[in-house]
Amino acid sequence: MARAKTAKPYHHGELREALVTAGRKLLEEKGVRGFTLRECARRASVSHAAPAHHFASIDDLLAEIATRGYHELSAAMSAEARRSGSDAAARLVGQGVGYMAFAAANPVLFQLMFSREANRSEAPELAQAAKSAYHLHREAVEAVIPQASGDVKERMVDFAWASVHGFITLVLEGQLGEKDSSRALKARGLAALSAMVEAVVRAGGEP
Amino acid sequence: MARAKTAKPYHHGELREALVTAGRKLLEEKGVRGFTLRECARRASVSHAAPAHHFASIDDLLAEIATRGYHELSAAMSAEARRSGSDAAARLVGQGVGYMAFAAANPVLFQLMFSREANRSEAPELAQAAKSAYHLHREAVEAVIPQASGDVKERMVDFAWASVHGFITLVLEGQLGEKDSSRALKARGLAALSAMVEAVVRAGGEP
DNA sequence: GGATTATCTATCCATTGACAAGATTTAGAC
DNA sequence: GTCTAAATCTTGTCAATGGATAGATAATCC
Repeated sequence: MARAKTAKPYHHGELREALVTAGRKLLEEKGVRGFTLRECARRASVSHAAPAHHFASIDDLLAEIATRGYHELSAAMSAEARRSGSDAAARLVGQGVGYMAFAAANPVLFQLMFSREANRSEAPELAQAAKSAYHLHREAVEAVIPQASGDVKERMVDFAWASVHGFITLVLEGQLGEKDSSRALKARGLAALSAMVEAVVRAGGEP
Repeated sequence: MARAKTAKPYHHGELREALVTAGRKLLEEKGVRGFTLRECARRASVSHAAPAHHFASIDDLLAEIATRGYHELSAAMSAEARRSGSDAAARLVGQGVGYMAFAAANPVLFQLMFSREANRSEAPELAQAAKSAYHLHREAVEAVIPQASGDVKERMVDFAWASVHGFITLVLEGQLGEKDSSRALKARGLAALSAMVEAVVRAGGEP
């Protein structure tokens, strides 16, 4: 039956996408505790029971949102690394910048991704997406110290990620430089990145 | 009126304490989203409306729990630093160990403390408690590089905290070494701490 | 075209946070 | 000691939530 596109059809057509989009916005607005399935449904102009056909539970929707967050995070890291040229150290810094920029642009989503709330559904795609971001980082670190031992590499992968993740996490929560301008914070972030890369280079150069 | 202590009195007597204790346990069991005021009341053997007299809202209770978490975190940091002797670098490592140990022992509480959920009530005591843990850390870092410039000190305070916080955060979320034994993870944590302190010392020694 | 399947709506239920009003206890004024 | 005011707790209620079920509607496959 042909129906005017302006009239609201019985079937939404892209409800899954609409729910993810609405949910993500709601998440940034209200936080994890303020996140409700029914509000997502409302924003998608659909009955409150409709989401059940696309997501088994509210945790499923959160997991899906987190999974896409990891994909975007990976993309942001790769893009910024590509912009940083071919020098391995510069690329590692660039990837860190991409990481922090994504987190700053999506603070609540970022916290969700790295919180126990996202993993309650134990979705395999979520774990996979997280792993793939991890491997991006791992390769970038190893490229800086290709001659180092496996042990040193592993420790530096830990260390480098911890530095980047820790810094932006603390900033997002307001623990670091709450009174600083965003410009000053960015400088502090770059300083932390430099200190990290320097430490990695030094540790790798002394086998 | 004298009443046998075994009989349940109309007044609880220490309901506030009981709610905080029950809430903290519930938090570790069910996570932030599974945390409910009514379940706290049930565990304190009290009617569902009783908590309202001690906490204006559920966020208030969460803020109180987070505040106490910061106090315990500070205590754990101080205690471990004291056990580490007088050498500034060793004390910084020790404080980091205390930090990580607290987080590992109270994973959900730790995530609550460092999440936007805790700060929604904007309780001044919460901010104060967080600040005081921050100052412990700041002093420990500055003691390692007393001769460094203010700028370098500040950057190293950022960097050191980011390393410690980032590492334990990633471990708690299962992103780092999920298949490792707790013993192996502890070793990796110590390695990250060593790398951090080494970087701080080096940065401070080259003014 | 007809039947099967996917998608959405309409109801229903137990649970939640918050509020209101009443019961009980404690603490303070005298 | 007594009497009152305040603090504490209970019961009852409300709108909102997540989840489940049954039925309506549309799309797809044959």
